[in-house]
Amino acid sequence: MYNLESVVQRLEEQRHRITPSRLAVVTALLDRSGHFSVDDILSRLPEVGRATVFRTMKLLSEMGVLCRILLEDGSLRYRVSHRQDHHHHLVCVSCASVQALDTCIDPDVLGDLARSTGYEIEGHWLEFFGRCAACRNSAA
Amino acid sequence: MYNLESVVQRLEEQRHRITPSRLAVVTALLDRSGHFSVDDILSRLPEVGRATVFRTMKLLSEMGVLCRILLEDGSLRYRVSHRQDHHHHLVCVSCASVQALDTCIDPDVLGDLARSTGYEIEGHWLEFFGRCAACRNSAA
DNA sequence: TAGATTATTGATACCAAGTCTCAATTGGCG
DNA sequence: CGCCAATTGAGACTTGGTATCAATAATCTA
Repeated sequence: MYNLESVVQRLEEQRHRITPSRLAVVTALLDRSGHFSVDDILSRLPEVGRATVFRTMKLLSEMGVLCRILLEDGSLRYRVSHRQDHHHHLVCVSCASVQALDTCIDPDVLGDLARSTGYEIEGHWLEFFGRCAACRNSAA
Repeated sequence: MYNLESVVQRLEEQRHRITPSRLAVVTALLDRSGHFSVDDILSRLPEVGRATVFRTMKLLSEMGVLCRILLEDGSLRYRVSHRQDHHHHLVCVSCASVQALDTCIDPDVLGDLARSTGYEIEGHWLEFFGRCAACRNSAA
């Protein structure tokens, strides 16, 4: 989806500076499949400061290069975005595989909810958990 | 929904001991409307140890007396359950009001997802955010 | 009703995730 | 090249939560 050049280009377009730390973080991210924590990246980049890794991953999340993945226990992980539009994920509880999904809340359902509760609905979290085909086979 | 006696009864049924600390925590919880953090409770109960408040709230969550509420930023809050079965929430982003909802994922959608991804789907998070009628009026 | 047993407590240390501060550095523009 | 605002990184701090462990106390049973 993304490669180093395309991320650098997006950073430049948004007038962010290209620094060795940022390049190191982006390179480390692009190398990963599935989801990961900030600490996963941190431990691979001992030469980059802790705050900088957090700041860079926050920046990339805001730019849409990274998505946040919610786990069952409520903890957050990150992943390189596979699509730019609004979407949700199906996460394997056994390995860290993630599927990006088309599935979303039906707009009619949102309308009904707004009507019946009097709330103006602004957003939602929707994440699915399961066991991917590979993990089901290896466990059996 | 719950009162002190009914929670005590459930604790006894499950062979958990009734202690002054647990009574204090349950009393503090029942007094709250909307969602709250463990720390909200902690600061109201300086006489109860930090670990005990966490342990008690975890126990009550497992017993279904408390639900976990997920906020937009991914942080977790708690709330006294208004219903025992599987359900989701609509949370006001302005005040801490929470609505328990009937809305859930259509089983057909889950079936389609399982089929198209090869995952065995085990669970999901679904939480809605919005602005309640009262907050919309007062802001306007 | 007194023990004995076992769960519970709470002080405290620890961990994980993330933010804030601030002086030192440096990317990129002119 | 040189300026200067953006960025860095060390480290302190915050929040949410768990682990340890000796001391305590709720309940069971005789």
